[in-house]
Amino acid sequence: MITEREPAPPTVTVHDVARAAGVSQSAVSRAFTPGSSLSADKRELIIATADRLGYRPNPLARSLIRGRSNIIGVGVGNLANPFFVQTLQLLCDRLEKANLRVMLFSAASEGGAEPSIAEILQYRIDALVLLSVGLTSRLTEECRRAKVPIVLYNRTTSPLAGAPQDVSCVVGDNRTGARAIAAHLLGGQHKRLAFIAGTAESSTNAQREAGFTDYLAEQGFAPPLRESGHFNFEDAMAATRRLLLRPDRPDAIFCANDTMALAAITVARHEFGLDVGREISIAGYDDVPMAAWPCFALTSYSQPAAQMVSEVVRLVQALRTVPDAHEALVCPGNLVVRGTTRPPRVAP
Amino acid sequence: MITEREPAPPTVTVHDVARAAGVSQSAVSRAFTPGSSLSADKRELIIATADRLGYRPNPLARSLIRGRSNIIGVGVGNLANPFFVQTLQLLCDRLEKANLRVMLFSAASEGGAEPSIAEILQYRIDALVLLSVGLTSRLTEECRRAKVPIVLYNRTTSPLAGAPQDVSCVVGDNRTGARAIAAHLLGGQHKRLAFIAGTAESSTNAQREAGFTDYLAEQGFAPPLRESGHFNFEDAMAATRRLLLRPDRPDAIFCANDTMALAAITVARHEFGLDVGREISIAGYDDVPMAAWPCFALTSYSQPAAQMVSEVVRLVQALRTVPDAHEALVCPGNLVVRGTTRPPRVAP
DNA sequence: CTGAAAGCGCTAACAA
DNA sequence: TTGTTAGCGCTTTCAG
Repeated sequence: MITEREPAPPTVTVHDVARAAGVSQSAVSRAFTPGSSLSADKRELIIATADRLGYRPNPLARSLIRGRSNIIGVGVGNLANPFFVQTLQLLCDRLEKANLRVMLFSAASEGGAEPSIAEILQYRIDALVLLSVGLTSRLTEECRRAKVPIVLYNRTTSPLAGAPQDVSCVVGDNRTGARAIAAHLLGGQHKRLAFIAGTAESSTNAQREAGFTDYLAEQGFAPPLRESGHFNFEDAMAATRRLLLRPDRPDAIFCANDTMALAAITVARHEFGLDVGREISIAGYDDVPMAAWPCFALTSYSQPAAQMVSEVVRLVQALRTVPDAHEALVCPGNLVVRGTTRPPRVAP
Repeated sequence: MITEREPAPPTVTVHDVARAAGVSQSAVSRAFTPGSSLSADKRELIIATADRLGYRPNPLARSLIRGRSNIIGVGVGNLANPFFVQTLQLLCDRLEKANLRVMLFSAASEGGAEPSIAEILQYRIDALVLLSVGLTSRLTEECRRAKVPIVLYNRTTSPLAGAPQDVSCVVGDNRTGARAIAAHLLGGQHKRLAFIAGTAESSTNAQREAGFTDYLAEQGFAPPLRESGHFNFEDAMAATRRLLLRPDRPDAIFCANDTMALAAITVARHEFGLDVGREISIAGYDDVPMAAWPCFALTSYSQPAAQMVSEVVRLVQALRTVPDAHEALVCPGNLVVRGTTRPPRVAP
């Protein structure tokens, strides 16, 4: 005898399954609730019946009563940076595997997430993950009231990342990375260094800048020249032009992310005719896929996106049961040397 | 007297507002339901009270009863192509503005969306938008049963896009675009043309290939050489190598998207030392932001992402009220000539 | 272990 | 125009 899908009503409910299996609705509910007590054979019967009828628990009803939805809110800022695209894709996959849904919203401008975030919170989301988005106090406050834990990705609350407060964060080791870049550039015998910064409010930028500048100071170098590229291609092109037009043109530029470094390469090469890697060194941060393309061969500091995403998912899961188990995680990366920076002079 | 937010209970419901405003719960509900009949002053009073109490309707409860959630399911395939990233960001913004939520899921491999899609459908989503994802018959069937309309982006159901069936689609004018590219390449006096294809099942690839090949045939040219790049960078690099190693090396390559064209440029230039734009012409499709970068200056056919997304949103809205108002929309683009293709010989 | 019953927060007839 | 009433589909005490 073949068990076929029966011609079910448009929407199958616990009732239908209960009747068909000759049990109570509660039994059906319990069959779909992992921890609940139900005899094995009954559970089996119910699952089979449900299956035959094409029943699936309605997550809306479930969320309504449980006060929790299995949905994770994910806010993205600017997806122009491939690093965040990669992260988003990883995050999406991993959350799906953890049986969590993703509710996506854009928060293009810093703090511009405000209007829709309140709406998202109403869905009783389990957590809010912010990619490349800053935190406003109003947002923090709203989340606190709604008891929705926040996980920042690639950002910290305060630039100086003190003890975990009531938001979590997962970041790369920006200071160490920037110091590694600085050391590498100094190894190439560069004398006039420059830094192209991201946005001012970004903790990530602050840390990368501090790491870079501090290392130079420790080695007895003057502070680098500084221009702002706001983490985007166009502004970084303009910033590079300003740097390269100076009488004291820098001989090495560290950009706070790869997108800006690619812009710097483009300008140096195509507008100033410079041989990047010989006449000038350029380094970025993130190690996006494009950095490895032969036409760029950008020296960069790689961020372990996969690992960082794993930590985010782990945190999200943990926060689901213990809402205040906040952590501040720092994931180490590694320097990837390619052709855009002059190799270190080997000691004789 | 200042109206302050009162120390509200953790979750404010219609009841609380009703009591505070001295009206019934239904009145409160109506105040938040646009079309319902309620006296203006009562509505005003209720809104004010709700506001003071910090009340917001619970979308979960609302969706449960209405059988519709204001959520749009969005499935993304491979985000390696910036065209889809751009689209996703636009889509996200526009849907937010239309007061619709986005539930994101990944469908990395063709037809790999299957497991989680059933789960998403349970949320009684208003529509399913598929970016760069093919449609399997099982998926179609499941959506039909759940009465969830499907909108395909940049894909059609059957490669030959007959009359609209029970899925909608919004696509670029691939045939025309590919013909324009072909005409442009022939104008540059190229004789041995090649095509680097995307994936076989993609209607987009089929249309671009057909447009290209047909035009060549019409002009009395032999069919182009053909290699598969599967729409991705690495495979396209390999495909380009195979083409350029042939004794009858092509003098012009049309790639089914920009990502592959960038790969082709990279290989031609860095592995074969070719002067792209003089010794060989390369053209892509989509006109992603990178195509305009000076280091590439890729000739491409621009797809109007913003307009296509607007159409998607319009369709989604229409389908919300009339679930079978399906359409098949074709948005025209335009040729963008840059440096990677030899300019047409001007008639003397 | 199991069923009955009471809601989660809201909407939508149905009367008034 | 308004309030009353009955659920949407599910979970979860509370008895048994």
